Amino acid sequence: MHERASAGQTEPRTQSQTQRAASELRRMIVSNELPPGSNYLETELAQMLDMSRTPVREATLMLEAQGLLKVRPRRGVQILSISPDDMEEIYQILTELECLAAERVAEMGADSKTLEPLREATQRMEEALERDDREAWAAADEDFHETLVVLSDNRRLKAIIDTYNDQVRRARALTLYIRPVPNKSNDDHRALIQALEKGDALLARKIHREHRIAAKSLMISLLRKHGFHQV
Amino acid sequence: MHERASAGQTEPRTQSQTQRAASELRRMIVSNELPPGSNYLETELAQMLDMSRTPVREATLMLEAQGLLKVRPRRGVQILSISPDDMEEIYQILTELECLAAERVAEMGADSKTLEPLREATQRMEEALERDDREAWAAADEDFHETLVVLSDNRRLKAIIDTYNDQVRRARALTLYIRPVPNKSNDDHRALIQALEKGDALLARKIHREHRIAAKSLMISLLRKHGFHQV
DNA sequence: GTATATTTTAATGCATACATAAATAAATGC
DNA sequence: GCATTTATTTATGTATGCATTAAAATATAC
Repeated sequence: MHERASAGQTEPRTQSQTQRAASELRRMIVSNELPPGSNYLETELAQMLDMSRTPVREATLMLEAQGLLKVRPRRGVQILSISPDDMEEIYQILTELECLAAERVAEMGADSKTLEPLREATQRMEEALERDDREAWAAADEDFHETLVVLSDNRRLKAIIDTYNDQVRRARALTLYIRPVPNKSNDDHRALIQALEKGDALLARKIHREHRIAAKSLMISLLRKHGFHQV
Repeated sequence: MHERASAGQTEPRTQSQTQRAASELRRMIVSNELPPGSNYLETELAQMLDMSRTPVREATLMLEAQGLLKVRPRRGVQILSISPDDMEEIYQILTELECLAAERVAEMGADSKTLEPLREATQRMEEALERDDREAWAAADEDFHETLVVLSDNRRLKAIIDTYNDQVRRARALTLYIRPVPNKSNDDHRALIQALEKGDALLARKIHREHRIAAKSLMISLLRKHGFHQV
């Protein structure tokens, strides 16, 4: 997830309107409440959020920097949609950066206890699959990937990956129920954990790379097959 | 470089104060005019740029998203400094992403003409080295790396790499004259071009990875050796 | 002299006002 | 009826005002 709030040390205990606007708008965008392609005037958003235009403007500038929307001179802000080509771009980047994370975790010789959250997430994925609960599976899968990146101990890496995950969240939600049962993913995760335990950085990278490339191909072919040209 | 200005299609022909503030501040930060660690009140920056606080505020939020400064509740904005550990984080990311770029260029089977700008930049690097002109060498080197990323045809990849290059630009300028003569870099570039021509993605990745890892090690050891704990 | 409480100062966060210019509508010419 | 010009509307970009509250300064207690 995106937790811009708890980054530093001297946080103002009461979050500013700008922060609230940013997190509310982000939530509404990734949850499809503000659908891709739709347009909003600053005044409209200000009314929706019950604040003045100033913090709304500031928030939209931040979200524009994160690639979620585009501020267009006199036409309001437009919620950006994602095409299969965009997905390709984003998944290339995510693949690469998560592989870096996997490599780093293996290299730093994480002990068995450190890797426990990964095992736990994988366990939840398996249980969710048995119940045929795809939402729970997706949540656990996301936890796994997030934990992997957190363990790699590179704040900037985490920030980039969070940003781009936000951009593809809608598309993932869309394919969740039309994709085949993700048995392979769970196996991949187990294999990765083993490689991490052995400290085999090359193997970890290889396993995760294949895992992510498969996910990318599946996602893009699903979007194409179902005619989702813009999500 | 960072050319946020000419991104889209419907640009307002006269750039806004906010844009001007953002590009001016970015320039002043990467050129060390606003040195790392220094603090400025919104009012001061507004006076420096001869505009009101509003566009300055908006610009600082954008630059904060790009990791160049930190807006601190009542203490003004602080120009962020980079420690060797930060350099490690950033170079890890840049290494990974530039290797992706190299791989992609090789995969897409770029013809000899497409690769010409790379050859041209390498040529300029060599000529600069013979004249012992380090500034020119660095500029050509940067062109090479930028061209590689542009050729990979992934806008988001370009944007991330630009952002993080901005963060390390000061540090690179600082080590330019204390580093050994960069003969090896030129050879690496020639070797990479060959791999790209052959369409050998794995080799391109390998060569560029080693090139970047060497650059990282050199940079960090130079910073440490010369006691630059914060740049 | 140090620590705590109180007062003062001032920087920010936000709302609002307004000029500018884009977009739309109306008017005019043909 | 269509094209071009003019007038009108309106969303934004920017400046400004003000309340809030953190920080600094001062005063008080010990």
